[in-house]
Amino acid sequence: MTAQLVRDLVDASARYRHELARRLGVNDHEMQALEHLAREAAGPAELARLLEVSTAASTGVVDRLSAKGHVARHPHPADRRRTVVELTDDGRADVLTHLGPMLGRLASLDADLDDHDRAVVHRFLRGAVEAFDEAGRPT
Amino acid sequence: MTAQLVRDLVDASARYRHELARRLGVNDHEMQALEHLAREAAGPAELARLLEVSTAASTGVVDRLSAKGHVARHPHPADRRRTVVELTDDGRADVLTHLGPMLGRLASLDADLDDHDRAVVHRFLRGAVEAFDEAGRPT
DNA sequence: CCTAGTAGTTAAGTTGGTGAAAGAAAATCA
DNA sequence: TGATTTTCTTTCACCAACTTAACTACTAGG
Repeated sequence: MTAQLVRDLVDASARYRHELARRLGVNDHEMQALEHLAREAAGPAELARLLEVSTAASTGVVDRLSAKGHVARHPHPADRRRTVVELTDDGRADVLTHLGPMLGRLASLDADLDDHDRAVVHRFLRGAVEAFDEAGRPT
Repeated sequence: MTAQLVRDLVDASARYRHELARRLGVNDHEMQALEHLAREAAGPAELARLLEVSTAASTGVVDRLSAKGHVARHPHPADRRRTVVELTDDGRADVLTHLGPMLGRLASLDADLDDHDRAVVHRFLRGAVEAFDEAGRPT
């Protein structure tokens, strides 16, 4: 039961990402990158690890997002090998506009919890992340 | 905070699926299909909706899983347009072997909850699914 | 300081996706 | 009932986006 709900959540989030990607005119990987970049800038290598694709593929992701004006490449201040990929102002506005309704709903769900229940939910979510990570740990 | 944990869970599940797919020698879509078929049989059209790809693509998914011996096509008993795709015995054994450790961890997480806390977690998960679905509802 | 490792890109080749078209069966409806 | 529309599956031609390998540039750790 609980496991099924976790599965449902994962499926729902995938459908949601796909729909958002469609609205923004990007593909699923590009959308996932945009979601991450809305929280913090990252280089192609870091995006590659996040998306679980090669760095060659993530270079392509950044190329396409950049061509569409959603992101821009900047030099890394301290490491001259690196490139910092950041949302442009337009890109940030687009992403936050589309992400907002979902974040709002999650926030109101969170606001309905009292302190005890919030702790229970957090503990569960952290445990579930650990369950996936441990079970998926390369043997 | 809570929203970030939900995001973390979604990311962890994607990493997990990718790792399992690697172990079974299939790609992510094929793995997702196998996970679904472990719960219930489905036709190519249903799998296409689940994976959010065209039915042409899901025909390919079934072709490849079938060629590897993980699934088999059967005629639908009541609808002669349809094909029922089912795990083979070997396929089921493979999938359950690999899925087991994660399900076990989730089950023990669930077992640690008392009735009140379990209800809280279930309500939260259902709410989160609804948040994604509502926010992603085609306008 | 030199070796090993990391970041990013390009190139060539492969995988797996799409859209369109088609055939067959089921569902809807006048 | 018969006509029309919808659904299910598959095939085909095409192409988007991935992979691996190679290479440059730079950093970090004995």
